[in-house]
Amino acid sequence: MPELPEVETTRRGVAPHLEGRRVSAVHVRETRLRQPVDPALARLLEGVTLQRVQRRAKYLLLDFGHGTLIVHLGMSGSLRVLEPGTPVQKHDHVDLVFEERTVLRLRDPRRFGLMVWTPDDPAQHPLLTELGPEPWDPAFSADYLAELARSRSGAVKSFLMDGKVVVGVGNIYASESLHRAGIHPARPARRVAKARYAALVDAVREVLDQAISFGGTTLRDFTRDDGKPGYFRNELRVYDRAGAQCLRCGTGAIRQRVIGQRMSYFCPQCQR
DNA sequence: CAACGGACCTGCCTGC
DNA sequence: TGCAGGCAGGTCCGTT
Repeated sequence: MPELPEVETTRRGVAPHLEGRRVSAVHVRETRLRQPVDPALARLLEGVTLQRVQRRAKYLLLDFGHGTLIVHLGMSGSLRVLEPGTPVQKHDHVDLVFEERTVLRLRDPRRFGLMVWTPDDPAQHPLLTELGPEPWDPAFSADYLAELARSRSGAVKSFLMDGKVVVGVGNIYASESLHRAGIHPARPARRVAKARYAALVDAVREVLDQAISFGGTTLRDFTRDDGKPGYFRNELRVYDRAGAQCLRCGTGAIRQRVIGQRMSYFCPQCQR
């Protein structure tokens, strides 16, 4: 489900309900996520006030002052803000109850997500230390990409989706960004000229900004914290549009092809 | 190092 | 209607 825009949408949705509120109870129903959930999470959190909800890459960071709860939504995870007493459904793995009146509920059918505690600076946690810059970080630049790409013979789409290169660009937004920049997704990263990397940097930021402003993309089951879908799906220009006319050049038909084990969408006319 | 295949899970859709 | 097969928005690990 979530790439960066969906995670950021979730963050903005839940933060106002939770920041400055004290945890009154924690319910862990299922510990078997990508990394085990600490069954004794309650001991760490009960009575403690959540200071801030932040985001790094696709991780949500719940800062409790004496430590941070690191949350990842994997492919199918979601966080919802609910009233206490809302019936628990299948795959509702963890509840954080705030002041007996707000429930933050983690649901994750495929269990590729995680929820782990760290008492230290989360930036130093092994999950986060290898991550590349945020897309809006000035360090994410044409110079940076061109330099890194010198040793990369693989497809530029896989390069762009590599979290060590830049964070937050998943399968949907990689296709969308490359389309806007006019770069063929299968082109070897080292064969992309610096000027075209400049266009790609702009395209990535533009696509992510727009997607966030639309509340993310709902393909099948992504819902925001309030249960509403994200509306960026209507703005997608290539993803899941195989056979349709290209909205950029008007002449090509969108094609689909597996690149780096992931389905990819592009216009063979205007992406080279 | 980088590239690649596979693994981890469940649900949903398609086609027979 | 039932069932097998394929596919899904993400990472991580082992091998080459």
